[in-house]
Amino acid sequence: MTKNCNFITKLRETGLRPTKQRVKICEVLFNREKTFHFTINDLAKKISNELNEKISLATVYNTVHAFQKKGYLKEISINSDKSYFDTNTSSHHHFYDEDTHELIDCDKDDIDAIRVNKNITRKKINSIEVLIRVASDNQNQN
Amino acid sequence: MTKNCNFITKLRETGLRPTKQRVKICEVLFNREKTFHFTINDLAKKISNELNEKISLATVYNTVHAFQKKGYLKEISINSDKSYFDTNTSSHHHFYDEDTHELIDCDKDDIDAIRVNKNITRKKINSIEVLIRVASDNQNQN
DNA sequence: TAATACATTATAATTATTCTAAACTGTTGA
DNA sequence: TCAACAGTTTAGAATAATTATAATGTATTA
Repeated sequence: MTKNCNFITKLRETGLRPTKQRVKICEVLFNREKTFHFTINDLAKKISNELNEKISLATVYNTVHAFQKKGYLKEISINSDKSYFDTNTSSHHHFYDEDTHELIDCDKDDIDAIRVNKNITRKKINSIEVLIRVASDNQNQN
Repeated sequence: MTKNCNFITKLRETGLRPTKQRVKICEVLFNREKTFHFTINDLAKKISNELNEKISLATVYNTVHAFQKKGYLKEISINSDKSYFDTNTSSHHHFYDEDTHELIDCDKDDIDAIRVNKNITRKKINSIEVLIRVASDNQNQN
């Protein structure tokens, strides 16, 4: 209840109108103990499970992109047929289980910090992402 | 000419029938000074530009996937609407220019080797990919 | 509260990729 | 050499994620 007020404030502060749908999606995304990974489809299902109200798929797309642009969400670079997003926006990396298509956060200690030794002129580094693909040993035969 | 014989041998050795189409695609992909990155669409265009013969899009898809499975090609993890492939199959990383959608190989010295400190049980690491997203400084405003 | 700029919505359009099933071709072994 | 077979190619249909459209609705502001 008070939490929704926080979302409304947060949205307004970052220049997004706090519409009913956006606040609801905030609840689904951020009223949680743990951060998580999702596809648009996952999120749409979560919404229809956890809320009474129906939100149009187009709005889910719009909202996720708006939130990503504002830095509430991070998109993860996996080459898949779908896009994956992460509610954990801190700098961290991922394991991707190719058997189960599961994404797992790397702990801080799992990988040493990446140092870029190249001098990049006229461009700014937006992100550094490490993806470690794992699979059971008997994959990739044939 | 003798090069084609090499492709035929190579294909046969890895258990792929050296069909006319596969050999032609080998030429387009591997008869080059430098390695390069491509999408299926890029490759299809390259083929129709550089060869007289027409190859069906379905065959381009099939062939690229077969070549990837055999390790002739590597798929690059970028979250884009398309899949990117690399004829450079050595272990290396990428810069991705978000303005131009250009992929650039990292030199060996650009990034220190990634060490995974986590003990992964029952799974094998298939790949470790680092993607450094860069963009001009005035992006991501708004 | 009226005007307006921004959001939502259902639906259509687009695009990359995969599927299908028929025709074709490289390979094997008689 | 050639028939049989398994693996390939192909055009086109099907699928699925995402984006575009344009009409309706809503938060903001003056």
